[in-house]
Amino acid sequence: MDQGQGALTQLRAYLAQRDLPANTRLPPERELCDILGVSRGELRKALAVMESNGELWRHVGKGTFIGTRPAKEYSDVAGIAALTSPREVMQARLLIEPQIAREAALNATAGDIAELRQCMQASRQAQTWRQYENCDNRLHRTVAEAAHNTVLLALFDTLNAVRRAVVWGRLRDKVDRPPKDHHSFKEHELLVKAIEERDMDGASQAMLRHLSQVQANLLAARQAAE
Amino acid sequence: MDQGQGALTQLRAYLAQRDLPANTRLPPERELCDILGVSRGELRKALAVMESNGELWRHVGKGTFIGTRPAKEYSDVAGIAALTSPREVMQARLLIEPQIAREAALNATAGDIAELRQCMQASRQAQTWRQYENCDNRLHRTVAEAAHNTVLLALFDTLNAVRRAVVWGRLRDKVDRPPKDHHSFKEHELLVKAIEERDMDGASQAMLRHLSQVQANLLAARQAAE
DNA sequence: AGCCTAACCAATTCTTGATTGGTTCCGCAA
DNA sequence: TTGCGGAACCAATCAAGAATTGGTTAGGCT
Repeated sequence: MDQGQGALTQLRAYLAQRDLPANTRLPPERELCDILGVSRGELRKALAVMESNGELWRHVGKGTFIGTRPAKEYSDVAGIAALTSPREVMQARLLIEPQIAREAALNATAGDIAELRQCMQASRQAQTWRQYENCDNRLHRTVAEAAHNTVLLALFDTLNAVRRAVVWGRLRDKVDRPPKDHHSFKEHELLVKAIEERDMDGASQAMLRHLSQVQANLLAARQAAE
Repeated sequence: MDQGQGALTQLRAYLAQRDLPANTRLPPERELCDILGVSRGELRKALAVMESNGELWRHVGKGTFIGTRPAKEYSDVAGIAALTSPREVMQARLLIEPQIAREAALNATAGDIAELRQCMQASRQAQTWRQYENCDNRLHRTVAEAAHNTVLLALFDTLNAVRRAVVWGRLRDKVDRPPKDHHSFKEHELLVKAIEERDMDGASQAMLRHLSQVQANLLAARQAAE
Protein backbone atom coordinates (compact mmCIF):
# COMPACT_ATOMS: atom_id res chain seq x y z
CA MET A 1 0.00 0.00 0.00
CA ASP A 2 2.61 2.52 0.99
CA GLN A 3 4.61 1.26 -1.94
CA GLY A 4 2.48 3.10 -4.46
CA GLN A 5 3.33 6.56 -3.10
CA GLY A 6 6.62 5.44 -1.58
CA ALA A 7 8.89 7.39 -3.88
CA LEU A 8 6.92 10.60 -3.44
CA THR A 9 6.94 10.45 0.34
CA GLN A 10 10.62 9.58 0.39
CA LEU A 11 11.38 12.50 -1.89
CA ARG A 12 9.27 14.86 0.20
CA ALA A 13 11.06 13.72 3.33
CA TYR A 14 14.41 14.22 1.67
CA LEU A 15 13.50 17.77 0.63
CA ALA A 16 11.87 18.69 3.94
CA GLN A 17 14.91 17.53 5.86
CA ARG A 18 17.22 19.98 4.07
CA ASP A 19 14.73 22.84 3.64
CA LEU A 20 16.42 23.97 0.44
CA PRO A 21 15.86 27.57 -0.72
CA ALA A 22 14.20 28.26 -4.04
CA ASN A 23 16.24 27.94 -7.21
CA THR A 24 18.43 25.28 -5.68
CA ARG A 25 19.58 22.49 -7.94
CA LEU A 26 19.09 19.05 -6.51
CA PRO A 27 21.19 15.99 -7.39
CA PRO A 28 20.70 14.36 -10.80
CA GLU A 29 18.05 11.70 -11.02
CA ARG A 30 20.56 8.85 -11.26
CA GLU A 31 22.17 9.86 -7.97
CA LEU A 32 18.88 10.57 -6.27
CA CYS A 33 17.80 7.03 -7.10
CA ASP A 34 20.68 5.61 -5.10
CA ILE A 35 20.22 8.08 -2.24
CA LEU A 36 16.53 7.32 -1.82
CA GLY A 37 16.83 3.66 -2.75
CA VAL A 38 14.16 4.00 -5.43
CA SER A 39 14.15 3.11 -9.08
CA ARG A 40 14.44 5.92 -11.60
CA GLY A 41 10.97 5.29 -12.96
CA GLU A 42 9.37 5.70 -9.57
CA LEU A 43 11.48 8.74 -8.80
CA ARG A 44 10.47 10.34 -12.08
CA LYS A 45 6.81 9.77 -11.27
CA ALA A 46 7.25 11.55 -7.98
CA LEU A 47 9.14 14.37 -9.65
CA ALA A 48 6.41 14.68 -12.28
CA VAL A 49 3.80 15.09 -9.55
CA MET A 50 5.77 17.76 -7.77
CA GLU A 51 6.52 19.52 -11.04
CA SER A 52 2.89 19.65 -12.09
CA ASN A 53 2.26 20.96 -8.61
CA GLY A 54 4.59 23.86 -9.22
CA GLU A 55 7.02 22.84 -6.48
CA LEU A 56 9.95 22.29 -8.82
CA TRP A 57 10.90 22.42 -12.48
CA ARG A 58 13.20 20.41 -14.72
CA HIS A 59 15.06 20.96 -17.96
CA VAL A 60 17.13 18.61 -20.10
CA GLY A 61 20.84 19.17 -19.67
CA LYS A 62 20.31 21.61 -16.82
CA GLY A 63 18.84 19.61 -13.99
CA THR A 64 15.99 19.75 -11.49
CA PHE A 65 15.38 22.92 -9.49
CA ILE A 66 13.25 23.99 -6.54
CA GLY A 67 10.56 26.61 -7.14
CA THR A 68 8.69 27.82 -10.20
CA ARG A 69 10.12 27.77 -13.70
CA PRO A 70 11.68 31.18 -14.51
CA ALA A 71 9.84 33.21 -17.14
CA LYS A 72 11.40 33.24 -20.56
CA GLU A 73 13.60 36.27 -20.70
CA TYR A 74 12.16 38.30 -23.51
CA SER A 75 15.13 40.54 -24.09
CA ASP A 76 16.62 39.28 -27.31
CA VAL A 77 17.23 42.51 -29.18
CA ALA A 78 17.33 40.87 -32.59
CA GLY A 79 14.05 39.11 -31.86
CA ILE A 80 12.33 42.31 -30.83
CA ALA A 81 13.69 44.19 -33.81
CA ALA A 82 12.26 41.60 -36.15
CA LEU A 83 8.76 42.06 -34.72
CA THR A 84 8.56 45.80 -34.46
CA SER A 85 8.70 48.89 -36.64
CA PRO A 86 10.41 52.29 -36.60
CA ARG A 87 7.09 53.83 -35.64
CA GLU A 88 6.77 51.72 -32.50
CA VAL A 89 10.36 52.39 -31.53
CA MET A 90 9.87 56.13 -31.88
CA GLN A 91 6.68 55.95 -29.84
CA ALA A 92 8.47 54.06 -27.09
CA ARG A 93 11.23 56.66 -27.05
CA LEU A 94 8.62 59.42 -26.70
CA LEU A 95 7.19 57.67 -23.64
CA ILE A 96 10.37 56.48 -21.95
CA GLU A 97 13.12 59.03 -22.52
CA PRO A 98 11.28 62.06 -21.08
CA GLN A 99 10.85 60.11 -17.86
CA ILE A 100 14.54 59.29 -17.84
CA ALA A 101 15.35 62.97 -18.39
CA ARG A 102 13.09 63.84 -15.47
CA GLU A 103 15.03 61.51 -13.23
CA ALA A 104 18.31 62.80 -14.59
CA ALA A 105 17.37 66.31 -13.55
CA LEU A 106 16.98 65.04 -10.02
CA ASN A 107 20.14 62.97 -9.78
CA ALA A 108 22.73 64.36 -12.19
CA THR A 109 26.14 65.08 -10.69
CA ALA A 110 28.43 67.91 -11.71
CA GLY A 111 30.47 65.37 -13.65
CA ASP A 112 27.41 64.24 -15.59
CA ILE A 113 26.54 67.80 -16.54
CA ALA A 114 30.10 68.49 -17.62
CA GLU A 115 29.98 65.47 -19.90
CA LEU A 116 26.63 66.56 -21.31
CA ARG A 117 28.13 69.94 -22.20
CA GLN A 118 31.08 68.19 -23.77
CA CYS A 119 28.75 66.09 -25.90
CA MET A 120 26.94 69.20 -27.08
CA GLN A 121 30.14 70.96 -27.99
CA ALA A 122 31.42 67.93 -29.87
CA SER A 123 28.16 67.57 -31.79
CA ARG A 124 28.41 71.19 -32.94
CA GLN A 125 31.91 70.57 -34.24
CA ALA A 126 31.01 67.34 -36.03
CA GLN A 127 32.34 67.24 -39.58
CA THR A 128 30.13 64.41 -40.79
CA TRP A 129 26.68 63.08 -40.04
CA ARG A 130 28.34 59.92 -38.75
CA GLN A 131 30.26 61.86 -36.14
CA TYR A 132 27.19 63.90 -35.28
CA GLU A 133 25.16 60.78 -34.63
CA ASN A 134 27.87 59.40 -32.39
CA CYS A 135 27.74 62.57 -30.32
CA ASP A 136 23.94 62.54 -30.27
CA ASN A 137 23.84 58.94 -29.12
CA ARG A 138 26.40 59.68 -26.47
CA LEU A 139 24.44 62.65 -25.20
CA HIS A 140 21.22 60.67 -24.86
CA ARG A 141 23.05 57.87 -23.10
CA THR A 142 24.74 60.31 -20.75
CA VAL A 143 21.30 61.59 -19.79
CA ALA A 144 20.34 58.01 -19.01
CA GLU A 145 23.50 57.58 -16.97
CA ALA A 146 22.73 60.79 -15.10
CA ALA A 147 19.51 59.24 -13.84
CA HIS A 148 21.77 57.03 -11.74
CA ASN A 149 19.47 54.06 -11.92
CA THR A 150 20.94 50.83 -13.24
CA VAL A 151 17.62 49.45 -14.37
CA LEU A 152 16.62 52.58 -16.25
CA LEU A 153 20.01 52.62 -17.93
CA ALA A 154 19.63 49.00 -18.94
CA LEU A 155 16.17 49.65 -20.36
CA PHE A 156 17.51 52.63 -22.28
CA ASP A 157 20.32 50.53 -23.71
CA THR A 158 17.86 47.86 -24.77
CA LEU A 159 15.62 50.41 -26.43
CA ASN A 160 18.62 51.96 -28.12
CA ALA A 161 19.88 48.61 -29.37
CA VAL A 162 16.45 47.87 -30.83
CA ARG A 163 16.40 51.26 -32.49
CA ARG A 164 19.76 50.65 -34.12
CA ALA A 165 18.77 47.18 -35.23
CA VAL A 166 15.51 48.40 -36.74
CA VAL A 167 17.08 51.18 -38.78
CA TRP A 168 20.04 48.97 -39.58
CA GLY A 169 19.87 49.27 -43.34
CA ARG A 170 19.22 53.01 -43.33
CA LEU A 171 21.72 55.10 -45.16
CA ARG A 172 22.36 58.76 -44.66
CA ASP A 173 22.78 59.68 -48.31
CA LYS A 174 23.72 63.26 -47.73
CA VAL A 175 27.44 63.51 -47.24
CA ASP A 176 26.89 67.09 -46.10
CA ARG A 177 27.88 68.02 -42.63
CA PRO A 178 25.11 68.88 -40.15
CA PRO A 179 23.94 72.48 -40.68
CA LYS A 180 24.87 75.01 -38.03
CA ASP A 181 21.20 75.69 -37.33
CA HIS A 182 20.27 72.04 -36.93
CA HIS A 183 17.18 71.95 -34.74
CA SER A 184 18.73 69.51 -32.29
CA PHE A 185 21.37 71.95 -31.13
CA LYS A 186 18.90 74.31 -29.51
CA GLU A 187 16.79 71.45 -28.15
CA HIS A 188 19.78 69.75 -26.57
CA GLU A 189 20.76 73.08 -25.07
CA LEU A 190 17.37 73.47 -23.40
CA LEU A 191 17.46 69.88 -22.18
CA VAL A 192 20.86 70.17 -20.56
CA LYS A 193 19.98 73.53 -19.06
CA ALA A 194 16.85 72.08 -17.45
CA ILE A 195 18.84 69.18 -16.03
CA GLU A 196 21.44 71.58 -14.69
CA GLU A 197 18.74 73.65 -13.00
CA ARG A 198 17.13 70.55 -11.47
CA ASP A 199 13.96 71.38 -13.38
CA MET A 200 12.39 67.95 -13.63
CA ASP A 201 9.30 69.01 -15.58
CA GLY A 202 11.43 71.20 -17.81
CA ALA A 203 13.84 68.36 -18.60
CA SER A 204 10.97 66.00 -19.34
CA GLN A 205 9.30 68.50 -21.65
CA ALA A 206 12.55 69.42 -23.37
CA MET A 207 13.22 65.77 -24.14
CA LEU A 208 9.66 65.31 -25.37
CA ARG A 209 9.91 68.30 -27.68
CA HIS A 210 13.27 67.18 -28.98
CA LEU A 211 12.05 63.69 -29.79
CA SER A 212 8.89 65.09 -31.36
CA GLN A 213 11.07 67.08 -33.71
CA VAL A 214 13.11 64.00 -34.52
CA GLN A 215 9.91 62.12 -35.25
CA ALA A 216 8.64 64.93 -37.47
CA ASN A 217 11.90 64.87 -39.40
CA LEU A 218 11.67 61.13 -39.85
CA LEU A 219 8.15 61.41 -41.25
CA ALA A 220 9.20 64.24 -43.55
CA ALA A 221 12.17 62.24 -44.79
CA ARG A 222 9.98 59.23 -45.42
CA GLN A 223 7.44 61.24 -47.40
CA ALA A 224 10.20 62.93 -49.37
CA ALA A 225 11.53 59.53 -50.31
CA GLU A 226 8.26 58.53 -51.93
CA MET B 1 58.55 61.97 -44.71
CA ASP B 2 55.93 59.49 -45.70
CA GLN B 3 57.31 57.08 -43.16
CA GLY B 4 55.64 58.76 -40.21
CA GLN B 5 52.07 58.19 -41.47
CA GLY B 6 53.02 55.26 -43.65
CA ALA B 7 51.13 52.61 -41.74
CA LEU B 8 47.93 54.65 -41.68
CA THR B 9 47.97 55.37 -45.41
CA GLN B 10 48.81 51.75 -46.20
CA LEU B 11 45.94 50.59 -44.01
CA ARG B 12 43.53 53.09 -45.58
CA ALA B 13 44.58 51.93 -49.04
CA TYR B 14 44.06 48.30 -48.04
CA LEU B 15 40.57 49.05 -46.76
CA ALA B 16 39.59 51.31 -49.65
CA GLN B 17 40.63 48.69 -52.15
CA ARG B 18 38.18 46.12 -50.76
CA ASP B 19 35.41 48.49 -49.75
CA LEU B 20 34.33 46.19 -46.95
CA PRO B 21 30.77 46.55 -45.60
CA ALA B 22 30.21 47.59 -42.01
CA ASN B 23 30.52 44.98 -39.30
CA THR B 24 33.13 43.04 -41.26
CA ARG B 25 35.99 41.45 -39.38
CA LEU B 26 39.40 42.17 -40.81
CA PRO B 27 42.47 39.93 -40.42
CA PRO B 28 44.21 39.73 -37.03
CA GLU B 29 46.92 42.26 -36.37
CA ARG B 30 49.73 39.75 -36.70
CA GLU B 31 48.61 38.81 -40.21
CA LEU B 32 47.90 42.40 -41.21
CA CYS B 33 51.47 43.26 -40.27
CA ASP B 34 52.82 40.82 -42.84
CA ILE B 35 50.28 41.84 -45.48
CA LEU B 36 51.06 45.53 -45.20
CA GLY B 37 54.74 45.04 -44.43
CA VAL B 38 54.51 47.15 -41.29
CA SER B 39 55.51 46.46 -37.73
CA ARG B 40 52.77 45.68 -35.24
CA GLY B 41 53.46 48.82 -33.25
CA GLU B 42 52.96 51.06 -36.27
CA LEU B 43 49.90 49.15 -37.35
CA ARG B 44 48.38 49.50 -33.90
CA LYS B 45 48.97 53.24 -33.99
CA ALA B 46 47.11 53.47 -37.29
CA LEU B 47 44.31 51.29 -35.93
CA ALA B 48 44.10 53.47 -32.82
CA VAL B 49 43.65 56.55 -34.97
CA MET B 50 40.90 54.98 -37.02
CA GLU B 51 39.23 53.61 -33.92
CA SER B 52 39.16 56.98 -32.18
CA ASN B 53 37.75 58.28 -35.41
CA GLY B 54 34.84 55.87 -35.19
CA GLU B 55 35.77 54.04 -38.38
CA LEU B 56 36.37 50.71 -36.69
CA TRP B 57 36.36 49.08 -33.28
CA ARG B 58 38.40 46.35 -31.57
CA HIS B 59 37.91 43.92 -28.75
CA VAL B 60 40.29 41.47 -27.11
CA GLY B 61 39.64 37.92 -28.18
CA LYS B 62 37.16 39.00 -30.85
CA GLY B 63 39.10 40.96 -33.41
CA THR B 64 38.90 44.26 -35.31
CA PHE B 65 35.69 45.25 -37.07
CA ILE B 66 34.56 47.93 -39.51
CA GLY B 67 32.00 50.46 -38.31
CA THR B 68 30.95 51.74 -34.91
CA ARG B 69 31.16 49.62 -31.78
CA PRO B 70 27.77 48.00 -31.11
CA ALA B 71 26.24 49.08 -27.82
CA LYS B 72 26.66 46.28 -25.36
CA GLU B 73 23.30 44.59 -25.39
CA TYR B 74 22.32 45.08 -21.84
CA SER B 75 19.67 42.42 -22.04
CA ASP B 76 21.19 39.97 -19.62
CA VAL B 77 18.57 40.01 -16.91
CA ALA B 78 20.75 38.20 -14.41
CA GLY B 79 23.54 40.67 -15.00
CA ILE B 80 21.29 43.65 -14.41
CA ALA B 81 19.78 42.05 -11.32
CA ALA B 82 23.22 41.59 -9.83
CA LEU B 83 24.00 45.29 -10.19
CA THR B 84 20.77 46.82 -9.00
CA SER B 85 18.53 46.94 -5.95
CA PRO B 86 14.84 46.61 -5.17
CA ARG B 87 14.72 50.36 -4.68
CA GLU B 88 15.94 51.06 -8.20
CA VAL B 89 13.57 48.52 -9.68
CA MET B 90 10.62 50.06 -7.88
CA GLN B 91 11.66 53.51 -9.04
CA ALA B 92 11.88 52.33 -12.63
CA ARG B 93 8.41 50.82 -12.37
CA LEU B 94 7.06 54.13 -11.06
CA LEU B 95 8.46 55.91 -14.11
CA ILE B 96 7.71 53.35 -16.82
CA GLU B 97 4.45 51.61 -16.03
CA PRO B 98 2.28 54.74 -15.77
CA GLN B 99 3.40 55.66 -19.28
CA ILE B 100 2.50 52.18 -20.48
CA ALA B 101 -0.92 52.50 -18.84
CA ARG B 102 -1.39 55.82 -20.61
CA GLU B 103 -0.73 54.19 -23.94
CA ALA B 104 -2.96 51.25 -23.03
CA ALA B 105 -5.86 53.63 -22.43
CA LEU B 106 -5.43 54.85 -25.99
CA ASN B 107 -5.05 51.49 -27.71
CA ALA B 108 -6.80 48.83 -25.65
CA THR B 109 -9.25 46.66 -27.54
CA ALA B 110 -12.46 45.24 -26.14
CA GLY B 111 -10.66 41.93 -25.81
CA ASP B 112 -7.91 43.48 -23.76
CA ILE B 113 -10.39 45.06 -21.40
CA ALA B 114 -12.26 41.80 -21.01
CA GLU B 115 -9.05 40.06 -20.05
CA LEU B 116 -8.21 42.81 -17.58
CA ARG B 117 -11.57 42.29 -15.88
CA GLN B 118 -10.96 38.58 -15.83
CA CYS B 119 -7.61 39.11 -14.13
CA MET B 120 -9.24 41.28 -11.48
CA GLN B 121 -11.91 38.74 -10.79
CA ALA B 122 -9.38 35.95 -10.54
CA SER B 123 -7.20 37.94 -8.17
CA ARG B 124 -10.18 38.49 -5.85
CA GLN B 125 -10.81 34.77 -5.76
CA ALA B 126 -7.20 33.83 -5.11
CA GLN B 127 -6.81 31.33 -2.28
CA THR B 128 -3.11 31.87 -1.68
CA TRP B 129 -0.63 34.71 -2.04
CA ARG B 130 1.06 32.71 -4.75
CA GLN B 131 -2.08 32.62 -6.83
CA TYR B 132 -2.75 36.28 -6.13
CA GLU B 133 0.68 37.27 -7.38
CA ASN B 134 0.18 35.29 -10.55
CA CYS B 135 -3.04 37.19 -11.20
CA ASP B 136 -1.41 40.51 -10.36
CA ASN B 137 1.50 39.82 -12.71
CA ARG B 138 -0.87 38.82 -15.45
CA LEU B 139 -2.93 41.98 -15.01
CA HIS B 140 0.08 44.23 -15.25
CA ARG B 141 1.30 42.37 -18.31
CA THR B 142 -2.11 42.58 -19.93
CA VAL B 143 -1.96 46.34 -19.50
CA ALA B 144 1.38 46.28 -21.28
CA GLU B 145 -0.11 44.14 -24.04
CA ALA B 146 -3.00 46.56 -24.35
CA ALA B 147 -0.57 49.31 -25.27
CA HIS B 148 -0.11 47.35 -28.52
CA ASN B 149 3.51 48.30 -28.90
CA THR B 150 5.98 45.46 -29.24
CA VAL B 151 8.90 47.47 -27.92
CA LEU B 152 7.05 48.70 -24.86
CA LEU B 153 5.94 45.14 -24.15
CA ALA B 154 9.49 43.88 -24.45
CA LEU B 155 10.77 46.59 -22.11
CA PHE B 156 8.05 45.72 -19.63
CA ASP B 157 8.99 42.06 -19.77
CA THR B 158 12.62 42.92 -19.19
CA LEU B 159 11.77 45.12 -16.24
CA ASN B 160 9.52 42.41 -14.87
CA ALA B 161 12.20 39.75 -15.23
CA VAL B 162 14.66 41.96 -13.39
CA ARG B 163 12.14 42.55 -10.64
CA ARG B 164 11.61 38.84 -10.17
CA ALA B 165 15.32 38.16 -10.17
CA VAL B 166 16.04 40.88 -7.64
CA VAL B 167 13.43 39.80 -5.11
CA TRP B 168 14.31 36.22 -5.81
CA GLY B 169 15.11 35.14 -2.29
CA ARG B 170 12.04 36.88 -0.87
CA LEU B 171 9.72 34.76 1.13
CA ARG B 172 6.11 35.48 1.75
CA ASP B 173 5.94 34.20 5.29
CA LYS B 174 2.26 34.68 5.76
CA VAL B 175 0.43 31.65 4.51
CA ASP B 176 -2.78 33.64 4.86
CA ARG B 177 -4.84 34.35 1.82
CA PRO B 178 -4.98 37.93 0.58
CA PRO B 179 -7.50 39.96 2.64
CA LYS B 180 -10.74 40.95 0.96
CA ASP B 181 -9.95 44.62 1.45
CA HIS B 182 -6.46 44.38 -0.01
CA HIS B 183 -5.57 47.86 -1.28
CA SER B 184 -4.70 46.61 -4.75
CA PHE B 185 -8.25 45.53 -5.54
CA LYS B 186 -9.62 49.06 -5.52
CA GLU B 187 -6.57 50.44 -7.28
CA HIS B 188 -6.77 47.86 -10.05
CA GLU B 189 -10.43 48.67 -10.41
CA LEU B 190 -9.71 52.36 -10.94
CA LEU B 191 -6.93 51.55 -13.39
CA VAL B 192 -9.05 49.29 -15.56
CA LYS B 193 -11.93 51.72 -15.46
CA ALA B 194 -9.71 54.55 -16.68
CA ILE B 195 -8.41 52.38 -19.51
CA GLU B 196 -11.93 51.42 -20.46
CA GLU B 197 -12.98 55.08 -20.57
CA ARG B 198 -9.94 55.99 -22.69
CA ASP B 199 -8.83 58.31 -19.92
CA MET B 200 -5.08 58.46 -20.56
CA ASP B 201 -4.22 60.77 -17.70
CA GLY B 202 -6.50 58.82 -15.39
CA ALA B 203 -4.89 55.52 -16.31
CA SER B 204 -1.44 56.93 -15.81
CA GLN B 205 -2.31 58.37 -12.42
CA ALA B 206 -4.12 55.23 -11.33
CA MET B 207 -1.06 53.14 -12.13
CA LEU B 208 1.16 55.64 -10.35
CA ARG B 209 -0.98 55.56 -7.22
CA HIS B 210 -1.15 51.78 -7.27
CA LEU B 211 2.61 51.40 -7.53
CA SER B 212 3.14 54.03 -4.86
CA GLN B 213 1.02 51.93 -2.53
CA VAL B 214 3.02 48.84 -3.41
CA GLN B 215 6.20 50.75 -2.68
CA ALA B 216 4.85 51.97 0.65
CA ASN B 217 3.95 48.41 1.59
CA LEU B 218 7.41 47.21 0.70
CA LEU B 219 8.99 49.85 2.90
CA ALA B 220 6.63 49.03 5.74
CA ALA B 221 7.42 45.34 5.43
CA ARG B 222 11.12 46.07 5.44
CA GLN B 223 10.90 48.21 8.54
CA ALA B 224 8.74 45.65 10.28
CA ALA B 225 11.38 43.03 9.59
CA GLU B 226 14.00 45.01 11.50
C1' DA C 1 0.18 -5.64 -16.39
C1' DG C 2 3.81 -3.44 -13.72
C1' DC C 3 8.46 -2.90 -12.41
C1' DC C 4 13.36 -2.55 -12.91
C1' DT C 5 17.44 -2.14 -15.70
C1' DA C 6 19.90 -0.71 -19.40
C1' DA C 7 20.67 1.74 -23.36
C1' DC C 8 20.05 5.60 -26.24
C1' DC C 9 18.70 10.66 -27.49
C1' DA C 10 18.98 15.64 -27.43
C1' DA C 11 19.82 19.77 -24.85
C1' DT C 12 23.07 21.78 -21.98
C1' DT C 13 27.26 22.48 -19.46
C1' DC C 14 32.16 21.82 -18.69
C1' DT C 15 36.86 21.44 -20.29
C1' DT C 16 40.66 22.27 -23.05
C1' DG C 17 43.30 24.45 -26.53
C1' DA C 18 43.78 28.04 -29.86
C1' DT C 19 42.98 32.80 -31.26
C1' DT C 20 43.27 37.81 -30.59
C1' DG C 21 43.79 42.59 -29.02
C1' DG C 22 46.56 44.85 -25.27
C1' DT C 23 50.91 45.34 -22.78
C1' DT C 24 55.65 45.03 -21.37
C1' DC C 25 60.45 44.39 -21.91
C1' DC C 26 64.89 44.30 -24.21
C1' DG C 27 68.03 45.45 -27.91
C1' DC C 28 69.40 48.58 -31.39
C1' DA C 29 70.05 52.58 -34.07
C1' DA C 30 69.57 57.41 -35.22
C1' DT D 1 68.02 60.20 -25.05
C1' DT D 2 64.38 58.87 -28.11
C1' DG D 3 61.93 55.92 -30.92
C1' DC D 4 61.18 51.74 -33.47
C1' DG D 5 61.14 46.54 -34.09
C1' DG D 6 60.72 42.18 -32.31
C1' DA D 7 59.49 38.83 -29.01
C1' DA D 8 57.19 37.23 -25.09
C1' DC D 9 53.40 37.35 -22.05
C1' DC D 10 48.41 38.44 -20.40
C1' DA D 11 43.45 38.23 -20.25
C1' DA D 12 39.28 37.93 -22.81
C1' DT D 13 37.09 35.30 -26.23
C1' DC D 14 35.96 31.59 -29.28
C1' DA D 15 35.61 26.82 -30.93
C1' DA D 16 35.36 22.02 -30.64
C1' DG D 17 34.91 17.90 -28.09
C1' DA D 18 33.89 15.35 -23.80
C1' DA D 19 30.91 14.77 -20.00
C1' DT D 20 26.44 15.54 -17.72
C1' DT D 21 21.38 15.43 -17.42
C1' DG D 22 16.37 15.04 -18.09
C1' DG D 23 13.40 12.42 -21.40
C1' DT D 24 12.37 8.13 -23.88
C1' DT D 25 12.31 3.41 -25.42
C1' DA D 26 13.06 -1.63 -25.39
C1' DG D 27 13.80 -6.02 -23.14
C1' DG D 28 13.52 -9.08 -19.28
C1' DC D 29 11.55 -10.40 -14.95
C1' DT D 30 8.14 -11.06 -11.43
